[in-house]
Amino acid sequence: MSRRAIALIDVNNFYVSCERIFNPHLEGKPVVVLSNNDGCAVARSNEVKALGVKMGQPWFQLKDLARKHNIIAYSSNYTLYADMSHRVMTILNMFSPRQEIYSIDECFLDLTGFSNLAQYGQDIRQTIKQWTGLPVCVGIAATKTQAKLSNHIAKKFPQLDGVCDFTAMSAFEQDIWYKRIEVGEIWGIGRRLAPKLHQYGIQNVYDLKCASPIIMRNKFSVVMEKIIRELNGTSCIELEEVTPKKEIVCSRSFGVRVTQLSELEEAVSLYMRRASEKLRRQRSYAGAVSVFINTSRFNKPQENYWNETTIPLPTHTDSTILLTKTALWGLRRIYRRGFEYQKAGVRLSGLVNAQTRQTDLFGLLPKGYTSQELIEVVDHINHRMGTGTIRLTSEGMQQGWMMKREKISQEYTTNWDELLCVP
DNA sequence: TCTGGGGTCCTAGGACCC
DNA sequence: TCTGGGGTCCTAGGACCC
Repeated sequence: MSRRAIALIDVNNFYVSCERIFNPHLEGKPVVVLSNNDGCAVARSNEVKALGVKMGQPWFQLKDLARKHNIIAYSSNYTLYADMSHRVMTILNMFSPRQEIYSIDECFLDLTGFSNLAQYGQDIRQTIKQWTGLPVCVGIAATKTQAKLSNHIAKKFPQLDGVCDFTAMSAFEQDIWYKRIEVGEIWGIGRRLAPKLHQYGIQNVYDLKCASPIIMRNKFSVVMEKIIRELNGTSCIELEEVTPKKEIVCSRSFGVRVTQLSELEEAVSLYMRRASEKLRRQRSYAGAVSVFINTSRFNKPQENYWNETTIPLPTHTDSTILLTKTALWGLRRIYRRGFEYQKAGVRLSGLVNAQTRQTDLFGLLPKGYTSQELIEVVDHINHRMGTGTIRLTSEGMQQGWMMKREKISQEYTTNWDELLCVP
């Protein structure tokens, strides 16, 4: 049996690269994409990284730097990014029978049994570049943790031409790389664990690879043990091809501070419609509804209020009407007058599929709220005519609390009215 | 003035059961 | 003065990821 080979493919600076495809003059210039509400930098071009801008840095702190270096900022255009992601994943699916889509811009492919892997990695890169215009890097190794690491190396060391293949290296050669990389770069080692590892004298990847998995499991957790074993080439994290979500969250910060219950009700209604659309798309039913509201965590302590409530449902459901009614009931329970709310959200949990779902044996749910025909018709119309064409009036009409997106680009690939025009 | 959103996994501790 | 033990389930909180 041939040794396992896992590839991790990841789009470089994904959101920025999407914007550059349709705006080639952005090439070579410092570009950032901002989070919702134009709050923080969530994607940075290499030029911006070179200026020292950190991931998640608030945009208002960057205004001076941006003026000085002509940094170009965009609001997040998730419609565009989701469509480009779908194209990339569809292409990557052609390169292996087993694919795990790990995030909007990353996927694992099982290349076990394939030969000439470094060249195969180059083929992947060139195909994605030619068919979508997006630049990707490829890391190949025996385990997922190693593949993440080799992808990181492919990105950081240009002489590798975007592909790093650990499977073609001796253990000695791998260790040379491991000694050059900070332990905090490892998948699963974050900002809390890295300093703790430093206390044990573990500075780079090689140090952790040589640590005892048993001792480290006792000092940390089973997660740490798996990381160490994976670094040594023993696979502990499986490739997961289809994974329905175990919970679905929809939340947003508001464009302005909100004080009125009626406005929170509108927002919660909208978020619940979004969440229940996602729920039905993965063909699940929710067992519980949570709703949460909070003020800004940067407020003075006495002006701060945070609360969340979870309401179990009498029986699993995917009905927008019932889920929204439940969420609004919960919202009224946790709402307190006199606070300036910055954010609200909903969470669907206890998700089951149609096979494991318990049906409404005692007729606890009002029929009008859960009519399958009604739900299907509404979804169908919204799919054809655009999301929100049919919605509950509780979402409101003004929506003055809606988030800010002042620098958004066009929906180049999903909206006939916003296609790219070439003069 | 302005500070994102959506997920997963693990552990500890409490409630409850026999 | 003595005051079990072991199991499951649930939740909150912490850590991580992109």
